[in-house]
Order: sequence, then structure tokens, then C-alpha cells
Amino acid sequence: MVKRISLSEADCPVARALDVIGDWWSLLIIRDAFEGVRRFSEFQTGLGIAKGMLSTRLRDLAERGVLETAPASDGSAYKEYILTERGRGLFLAIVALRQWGEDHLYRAGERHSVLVDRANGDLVARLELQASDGRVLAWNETQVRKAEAESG
Amino acid sequence: MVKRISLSEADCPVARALDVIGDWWSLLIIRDAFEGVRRFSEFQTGLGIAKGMLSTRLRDLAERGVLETAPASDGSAYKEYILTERGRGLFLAIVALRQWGEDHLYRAGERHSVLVDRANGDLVARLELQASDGRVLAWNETQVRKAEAESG
DNA sequence: AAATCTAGTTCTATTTTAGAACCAGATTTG
DNA sequence: CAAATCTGGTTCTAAAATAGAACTAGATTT
Repeated sequence: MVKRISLSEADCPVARALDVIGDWWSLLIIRDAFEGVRRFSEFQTGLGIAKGMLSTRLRDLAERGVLETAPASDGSAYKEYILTERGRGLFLAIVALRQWGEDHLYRAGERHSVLVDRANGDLVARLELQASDGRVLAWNETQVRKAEAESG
Repeated sequence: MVKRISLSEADCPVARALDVIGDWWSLLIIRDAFEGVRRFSEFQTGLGIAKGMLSTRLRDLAERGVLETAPASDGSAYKEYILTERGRGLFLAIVALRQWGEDHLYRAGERHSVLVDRANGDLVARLELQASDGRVLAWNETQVRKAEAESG
């Protein structure tokens, strides 16, 4: 064989994104980070992930600029893992997955966590895709335009 | 060891979503399906995926209701893989990943594919999260409210 | 200073992945 | 219609990733 395939040079931004966060654990780690989790042991017990896996995932995400480490905010000698600007950019991807999961992966009456507006506790609105003029676009009203060849 | 951990009964919709499509290939298969790819060999050559992997991925996605098979539309005896309603629901998740990839994973001047409005070829608008009253919400203006215990 | 906690690393068994080789049935070509 | 080729797989193997247990060093608490 060879190595696991790399998508890091793909023309398609979706492929490049998946190259960074397209494995089982990364988005869950990032989800927890959005909820304020920062310490190794918090991630570990919260996710139920093996420590070795967590260790390599945190290192990879830091190397790829999604997380960064900082001295622990409680003054101890340990460190914390914090989302970078790049990492925070994944917020809507996680919201979109949440919305899909809510819509399609629960049986009637089954409870799940929800995302609310901190200001008043209301549910957030559903995500939608708009055209440049504000019309809501369905999937089949859009099209992927391939990258033109780079002209030097 | 045991098996790879299952998230299919998680309280968090993000976790359940990742249980279904949280591996390297699934979202790329689905992305291609949104662009009209339907046949085994089209997926295979387009993605450069091993046939064995593709075979199991397509079967899994079909079992989980993301894809369904149908007789080939060209009248041949082969079959096609088509997105179900559930599968089409992943559109915004892919758009969100695309947006993140575009924002963070290309060097200046590097070309990539873009998503456009089929009606006029314009770029689609950026996704944003709104509150119930239409205010745009940033990640830190939201909060996850855990599922209440099911009361029987 | 002993005990415990934190954040790992290391080790092993199992599973997954990539890719090549093979195959049967469908389709096309001569 | 027979041979060649195409389609959509399955099977096999080697390499890599994963899960989990055991171990560890340094920090913190008792």
C-alpha cells in the first residue's frame, strides 16, 4: 500500500477541509472546544477517546492551525487547547451537521441537545443558503464551477 | 480492543451525524452525488478511491438511508446511486465545509472550485447563523442546551 | 514526603485502508 | 454470434490507524 491519501492539494475546498478535519474525532474535539472544553483530561473523559488518539489528534489539529496551546488559565503549570481563528471558522460546519442530525437521526420523541441564542435562550434559526440577491437557494439551484487553470 | 466506537445513540446530533458520515470518504462521495455523479465507476475514477472501499462506503450509505440505488437511467442493466431526501439534507454541511476550506486552506492566488447560483452564475452568499429574530449570531453568542432526561 | 492527579507515551491486538489481482455478467465490436 | 471489452464488484495482502491497557514524569494536593 502507501499512505492514506492526502487531499491537501485538491482543487475542491471541501476535499481540503476533509483533509484537515475529516476523521472520526476531529470535529467532536472541535465541537467540545466550542463549548468551552480546553484541557486534555476534559476532552478525554468527555469524549471517551483513548488517550493516545486524543494526543495525536490534538497535536495534528495544532499543527494544522485549528487549535493552539496556551498556559492554563487557572494558573497551574498545565496547558490548554484553544480554537484559533481558523478553528472558530468551523462553527457553521458544526451547526450544519447538528441541523442534519436533528432532522434525520432521531426517532420521534427522542431528546437531543439544541443550539440556542445565549441572549434569550431561543432556538437559533435554521441555516439556509442564499443567492447574492438574498433568494434562498436549494441544492439543485446551485452548481460547482471548476477552478480555471492557473495562468502563472 | 473492541470495535470502533459507535456514536449512533449520542445525545448530540453532531455526534450522530458523524457516526453516519464522519469518515474520510463519505462526504466526498456525497459531494460528488450532489454534482450529478451516479455510477460506481464515475465515483471510483473521480475520487481515486479503491474499489473495495467505494463498494463498502456505498453499501453503508445506502443502509443508512443517505443513498439509494435505482436502475440506470440510460436503460442498461446497471444501477445508479442517488441521494435520498436524507442525503440531500447534507447540502448545507458540505457548503459550510466548502466555505471554510475556501477561507482558510488556499494560498493567495491559488484557484479552487466555487459554488454558484445556477440562475445567473453569481457566487452564492456566505452562510450565516441567525437568531429567531434574524440577528446574525457569532459562535460565542450561542450555547448548547443539553437534552433533558426523557420523562418516560 | 506521600499520595494523587495531569498529561501524556508506549505497547499490543484488532480493525481499517489501499491497492492489486481476480471474476462474472453486461455490453460492444468484428 | 463469438471475441473483446467494460462495469461493478469481491478477494487477497501489506501497511497504517485505532482502542485500550499499562506505564511514567512532573505538578499538585494532602
